[in-house]
Amino acid sequence: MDSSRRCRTASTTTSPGSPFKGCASSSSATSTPSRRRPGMADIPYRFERTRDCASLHQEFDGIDAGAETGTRVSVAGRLMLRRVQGKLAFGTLQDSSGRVQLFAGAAWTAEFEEFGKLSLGDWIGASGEVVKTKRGELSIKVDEWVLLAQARRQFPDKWHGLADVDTRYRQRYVDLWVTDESRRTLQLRSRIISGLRRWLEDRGFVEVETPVFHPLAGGATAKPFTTHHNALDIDLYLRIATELYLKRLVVGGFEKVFEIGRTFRNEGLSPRHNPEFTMIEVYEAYADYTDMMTLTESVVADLARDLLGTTRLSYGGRDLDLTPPWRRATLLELVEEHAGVRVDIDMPIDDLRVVAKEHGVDVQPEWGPGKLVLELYEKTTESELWGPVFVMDYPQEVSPLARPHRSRPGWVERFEPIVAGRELGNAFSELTDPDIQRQMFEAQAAAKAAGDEEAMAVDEDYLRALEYGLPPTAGLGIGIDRLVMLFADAHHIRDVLLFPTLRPEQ
RNA sequence: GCGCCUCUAGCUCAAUGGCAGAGCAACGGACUCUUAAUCCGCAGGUUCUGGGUUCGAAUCCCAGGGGGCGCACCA
Repeated sequence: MDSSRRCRTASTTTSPGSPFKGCASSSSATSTPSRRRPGMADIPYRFERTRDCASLHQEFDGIDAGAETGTRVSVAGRLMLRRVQGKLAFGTLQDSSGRVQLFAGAAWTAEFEEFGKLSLGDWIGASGEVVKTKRGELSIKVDEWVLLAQARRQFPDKWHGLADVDTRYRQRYVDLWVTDESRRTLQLRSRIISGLRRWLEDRGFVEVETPVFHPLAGGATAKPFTTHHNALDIDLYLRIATELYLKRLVVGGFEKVFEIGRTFRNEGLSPRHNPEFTMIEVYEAYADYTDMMTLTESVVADLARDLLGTTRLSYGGRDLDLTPPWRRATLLELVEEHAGVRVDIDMPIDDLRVVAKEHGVDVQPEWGPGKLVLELYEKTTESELWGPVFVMDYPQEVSPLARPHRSRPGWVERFEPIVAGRELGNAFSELTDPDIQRQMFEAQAAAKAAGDEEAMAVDEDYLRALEYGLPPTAGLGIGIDRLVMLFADAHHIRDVLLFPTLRPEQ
């Protein structure tokens, strides 16, 4: 970088109580003020800003062009644009709330020369009167200002911004400044999570934090990450779900409980998958899966109304109406609709195999009827669904933690909400019977022994908890990242993650 | 993992086998109401890396690396 960047700190004429109190002087005796490069010693330790950009627009956008308000404010942020014009200079300051124009002039701005030499990306604090220029742009008529951080690296092209998505993900700290969409999406993510939390707390749900390190990776079928604890000399798994600990808490008397947490699965990356992702799991005692359907459609619709102002969205150019109630249909009904075949798990398994094969399923000999039906659904139906729709009732064979259906033997009370063509989550009436749970775990353990890396192990402590008594309970898991994608009309999970998982540089 | 595409200045992009260029940013200068300000000037390169073909390679070939998209596994 150049060595001629000049000192641009505010003058020593600041009055007590001004935001510039404590700022170093640019005119110290030992240096040539106009050529001295600002060192960190010149950077103040604090800057008292009185307003953000958005609040200024909110209050003053109505004033006339050329008006002066007599109101003096202090703002801070990054200089994103700069237009120097002899004895006048205009700058565009951006903070987390928006942008406002800075209006400097040799006649009224301290260190005017240096102001005009600021680089794009420099952080500054500035004070002055709120005015509107002759051309009608709301501005701060800057009398004092101070450099808060120098952008030693050049900011991207002010018009084109960052086009290389890899750079955008790797250098999110730059992307967030120059790509409005990134900033909007990631701010929306924060509001979604905060909104979810508030929605549940308003209804008596209690947020908890359960361990990330699990001695057994349970609660879902997925490949875990493994790590090692030295002092205990044991291998631990990063959690693939929070489910089993949350249900232990229901046993412990947390009747309405939820956790918003990072979850880890050692699987491939794709537009919809990141190895670490965020799930919310919700458990409610005395409730069943129909209650969870109502909860799901309510919370999603309420959030959409609050954050987007409507429940009628557009995703990828296609309409999506989240207004409750959402359609509820069984998995078999939907398979019949989309594949045109009527199947069930009690039909002769050879017939089922034939039907599955006819629809392009790569049938494995060890699959039971439940797995065959599920594969048939995934192959023929799931991708055709747009939703929102609750796909209800799954085969027990593929649902080891769900409670058997109250009237359909071999099935469980489980649903997946499909929204915009993708699974948003998974929910069931929870399996409360420790004997059935043990059988389900043992079947899983057998599959694991046979080489299925994603199968579960027998969790004796969880069984012990069930033996103390789990009341009727409904549980729900929602992929937060996918919910954000939906609301933000984002089509890659990386667009809703601040720092997505990437291969390390070099 | 497999297939296809891609990588050139800080950023956005040209140059399609024949002297590596433009705009923006940076740097020097002009300019008292700009809005991606404008104008003049100046500087900026291991063309991802390594090999090969060729009189000559950013360009063609091979290998490797980064990235994108699709398929497969999955939330």
